Amino acid sequence: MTEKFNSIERCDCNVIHEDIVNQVRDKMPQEEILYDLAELFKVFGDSTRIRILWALHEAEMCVCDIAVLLNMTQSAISHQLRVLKQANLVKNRKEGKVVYYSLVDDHVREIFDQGLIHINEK
Amino acid sequence: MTEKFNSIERCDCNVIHEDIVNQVRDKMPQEEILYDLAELFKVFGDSTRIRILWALHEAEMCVCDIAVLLNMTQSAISHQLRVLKQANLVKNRKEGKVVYYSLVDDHVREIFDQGLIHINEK
DNA sequence: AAGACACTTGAATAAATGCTCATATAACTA
DNA sequence: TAGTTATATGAGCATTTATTCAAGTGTCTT
Repeated sequence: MTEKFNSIERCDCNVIHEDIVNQVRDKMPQEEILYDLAELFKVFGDSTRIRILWALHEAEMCVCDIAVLLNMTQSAISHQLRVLKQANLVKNRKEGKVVYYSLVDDHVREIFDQGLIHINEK
Repeated sequence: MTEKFNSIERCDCNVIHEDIVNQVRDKMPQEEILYDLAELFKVFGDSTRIRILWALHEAEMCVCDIAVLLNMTQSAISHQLRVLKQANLVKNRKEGKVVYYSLVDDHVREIFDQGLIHINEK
C-alpha cells in the first residue's frame, strides 16, 4: 500500500522467478534499517576517519595530537570528528582549552576486524 | 625516511603528549591496509549496494530480478554489481542470456551483523 | 538472418563529500 | 584587558559518486 508504483519494466525472468523474488522481498529488513546501516558504513568509508578511529582505539587523544599524528590540519580533523560523533562512534571531554576524544565503545574494533578478515582473504 | 615533511603546526599538547602520540604512531597499521579498509567500507556505504547484498544473501538472483525487487533500472543495478564484484563481494555465472549473481562468501553477513549491533545500541 | 531479450558500458549530469581558508568561540595567561 | 591557544564552524572549491540515457555485446528464438 505504502509502496510506490513500480515503474521498472519487467522481463521474463521476473515471471519465472516470481516466487523467489517475493520470498526475498519478504525477508528484506525495513528500508530504514538498511539506510541506517549504509550511513554507518559510509562513516567507515573514508581513510581519514578510519585512521582517526584506529588512533583513538589505541589512546584517548586531543584534536591537535590527532592532527599531528595524521599530518593534517586541525580543521580537517575537527570536521571529521564531528562526523564520527554524530555517528555515535566517539565521545569527548573538555579539559580547559583541550578537548580529548575517545571511542564510545569497542564495536569499532569488531567492525574493523570483520573488514580485515575480508581483505586478508586474497 | 619515506615520510613526507610534516607541515602541520605543532602546539603545546604535542610536546606534552609526545610519548603517547609516538606510541600510537608505532601501533598504527600500514597506510595501505587502512586505505583498503576504507575502500571496503565505502562499498558498504551505499543503500543500493547494501540492499543488493542483503538480497543476494537470501538467494542467488539475476540482474533484472534485483532491478524489480529494488525498483531500479537494470543499468543502475548493473553498475553497482560491477562495484560489488570489484570488491570481491559477489560473483556471477551465466546461463544463456541471464546472469546470476551471488555472494562470494558469508563475510558480508558478519559485517552486517557488527553494523547492526552498533545501530541497535540506542 | 532478423529480431527480441538480458545485460554491460561510457558519457553526462546532479548531488554529495572532504579539505582549505577565514573567522568565531571559549579558556587560559600576562 | 589584551593576547594567545585549542577547537569549532561556515563558505567555497575541487573531486567523487550514483543514477540516467543511449548505445553496444552476446544469446536465444523464429
